[in-house]
Amino acid sequence: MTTTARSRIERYDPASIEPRWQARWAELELYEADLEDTSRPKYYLLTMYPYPSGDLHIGHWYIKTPTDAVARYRRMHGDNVFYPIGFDAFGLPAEGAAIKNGIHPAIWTMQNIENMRRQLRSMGATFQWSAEVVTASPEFYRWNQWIFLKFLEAGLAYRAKAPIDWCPNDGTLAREQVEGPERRCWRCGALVEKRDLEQWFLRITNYADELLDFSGIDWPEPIRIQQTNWIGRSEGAEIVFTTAPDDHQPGGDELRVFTTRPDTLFGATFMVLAPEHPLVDKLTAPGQRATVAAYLAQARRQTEIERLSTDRPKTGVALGAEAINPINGERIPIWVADYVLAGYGTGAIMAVPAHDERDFEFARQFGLEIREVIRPGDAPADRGPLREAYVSKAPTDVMVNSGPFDGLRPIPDGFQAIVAELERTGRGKAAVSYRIRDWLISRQRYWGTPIPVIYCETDGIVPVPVEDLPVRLPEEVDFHGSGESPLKTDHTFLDVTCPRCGRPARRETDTMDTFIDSSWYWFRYLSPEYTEGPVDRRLVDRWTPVDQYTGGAEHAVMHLLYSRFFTKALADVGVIGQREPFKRLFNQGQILGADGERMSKSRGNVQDPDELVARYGADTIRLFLMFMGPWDQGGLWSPTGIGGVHRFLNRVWTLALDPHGIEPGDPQAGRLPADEDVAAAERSIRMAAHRTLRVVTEEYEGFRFNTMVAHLMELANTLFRYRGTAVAGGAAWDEAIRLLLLMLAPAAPHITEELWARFAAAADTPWTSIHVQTWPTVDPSAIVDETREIPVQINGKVRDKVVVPVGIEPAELERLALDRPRIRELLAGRTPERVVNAGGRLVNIVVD
RNA sequence: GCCGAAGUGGCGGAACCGGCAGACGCGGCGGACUUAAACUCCGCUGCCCGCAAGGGCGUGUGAGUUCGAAUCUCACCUUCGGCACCA
Repeated sequence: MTTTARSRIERYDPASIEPRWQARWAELELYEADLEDTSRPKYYLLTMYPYPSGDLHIGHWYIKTPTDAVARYRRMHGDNVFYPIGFDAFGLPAEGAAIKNGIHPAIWTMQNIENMRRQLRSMGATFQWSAEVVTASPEFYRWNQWIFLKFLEAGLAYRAKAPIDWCPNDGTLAREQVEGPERRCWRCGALVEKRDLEQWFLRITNYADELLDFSGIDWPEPIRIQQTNWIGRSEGAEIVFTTAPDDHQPGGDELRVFTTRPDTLFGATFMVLAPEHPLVDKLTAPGQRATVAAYLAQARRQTEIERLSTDRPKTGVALGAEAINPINGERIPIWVADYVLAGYGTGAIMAVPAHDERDFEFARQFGLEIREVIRPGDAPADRGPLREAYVSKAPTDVMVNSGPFDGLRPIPDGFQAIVAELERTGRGKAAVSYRIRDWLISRQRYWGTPIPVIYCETDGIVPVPVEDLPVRLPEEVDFHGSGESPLKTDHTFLDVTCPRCGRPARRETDTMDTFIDSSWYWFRYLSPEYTEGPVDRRLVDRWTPVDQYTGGAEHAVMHLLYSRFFTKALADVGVIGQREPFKRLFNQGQILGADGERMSKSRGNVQDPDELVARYGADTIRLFLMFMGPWDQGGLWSPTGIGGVHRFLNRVWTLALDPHGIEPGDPQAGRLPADEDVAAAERSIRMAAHRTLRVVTEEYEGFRFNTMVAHLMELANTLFRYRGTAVAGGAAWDEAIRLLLLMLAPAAPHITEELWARFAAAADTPWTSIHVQTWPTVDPSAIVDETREIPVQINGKVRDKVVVPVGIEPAELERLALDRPRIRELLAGRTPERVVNAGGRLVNIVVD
């Protein structure tokens, strides 16, 4: 700041600008939506609420900054924008801190929340703090309990014993929380075991088909595909085999199987039961008892420890019993093997080794018959034994070795014919099976919503009466370091009287999965203090579904699926009227540390935003995060390049406050371009500004923030070339600066507000915030061009360019192109075979 | 193995309804300003050949469609994300 040219203006100093405006905005309640105002279009903008982990880093800014820009952008379009925030405050890390450091989870959590609020404010974010929701507060979680009781009453919540996923550190997990081939816990990474336990479930499977229907919501295709795969709908048939009588049992038991290929029924040469199948014991022949028992024990161990990979050799043992195939009365052996899963279908399969890879491998392993029943149309009649299972489905396939069904096309004709025959004899029917299972929601943890039920010796499971809600977490608790939930030993909590019979009873000590909280929190934002129910139905009907939701794709089959389920279930119990939560979803990418790993304190790869704010100011950070690349892509964190963005804001500052300054380093400074007079220069400036407005508007709409920033930089660069010239400070110049500030305002709210205020002061007009201005409109007359530069190609290579009037006749354009000296020279007298005139955008001359 | 996304300069990336590849920024080189440095400003910067004019090559690889392909089609390679024997 030592040059005379720039010493006239004050330096751009974010530290003196930003806190002042943040305070002013809060004071004016500039960003409070009026939920009762129906005169303007409503716009519910939601960003996934953060977990207050204490690991605050630049990733939080990356997630929230563009959403905040959208909120501001929509407001400038006159929308009534509701943009709330809250905290996903229950969860394990708080409990971990309690066990490790002896700090109460509530204290730890509230401290982190306080720090996070401060940081979110320093971002200049326009959250509506009056709507804030903290899920760990009884005012919120009592409604989790209320909803749970509703679900219980409607049969959507139930308690059952089931083989469940068990993490040695975190206890039970939902199936969605088990990751990878090694089956590790999503939180702590420990190997997950299987256990048979009584647990609480929500009946998400009731909604499997409805959850497959995405019509009416605009979600990214990858998420829809992931959810569809997770739900895993398969159409097939349920077929009833029966056990054959033998020396040790009378037979006649039904063995139901699910198959997607009923057309291969004649190829079933054995059956396989899952180790957990209830008939295993009954069907085991005395001579096999020891072998089977040993196998079951081993299979159990196998599932409890690491299941290394799916390509380990298949194992199994024969039970010494047989089943009868309902289509042809054939007797086939029954085996037990752990490649059949208890939890899918019926836990039993008909094995068709010729047409299923797993059955094929198993048959090979144990020397079982492999009978081909589907033959490709082009296969020779006698081609010897199959070398691998034939699983493809070609239209030319035919059925063989299938009695009366021989010669049929398997799909769909054979499929339907066999199902029809089974239905006629009552031995089977068309059926659908799903991969998705009910949502296991109980956790053996302290820091979560207590499940509001009581166990009574006489009355069994008794719901806590609604008027007794909330069931509060006891505050005085001892985390005695064992890792076990203190609720299990806290008698002030445990000991209750049964609401039905009044006798001593015991309270449920399990708490809810924290994904319950996030499955409906956005409804609560609309009326965080409402006491008549979880939501104010009137506001919910008016304001939801959420118009735009933004958050990470890692929640594809957890939060984003649970939320859809919850919305449908809440509708079915009469709490709300809609069936989809989020109309439009955008998945932003993730910012990773420089080492390519997720940012966390323990890895030491976090970038602290406070540090950057102190150095560059919030506006620079906001802009830089948007400029880094496409928002849905994420990337590795690197501060390289942040200086470029900061320089840009400095240039905006200079342009706005010192239009007549001259840069001593620029030999052309103060002079118009050689080919422009004042009028032409003003036309250039207007054209640049309005063209930028056109494209920047589209980019905000399309969430293409990186190119939006680039285009604003381009405009600033253009204006800089005219700084200090005869047009600087003129009408066209002032208009361009005004447009630049308005376009930049959603992304860099402080500097634009400051400059806007200074303009108002200089013009002696009353101040109104730039953020309540109306988004400008493009002046079509400013962006029409009189001439256009057209590339001229020879055989697809650009060889010359010709400047022509806009709207030139194609024939005239071609004539001009062919007449260019350079083109004539390169053609060297050759006559063009053809001349392509691509809609007046380009000329391509084809020779030879 | 299956499903999904993506491969473009030294780097982040732009263009992708087929039509000037590399916008914008970083980094690098050169220059102006300065006693000097920093800051700021200006210019150049895909690779190769050439003093230059200019030419050749170039969007993961290989084919194809087309007057014309980063963009469309097919096959393959690599990276990242998801799933994990789902009958």
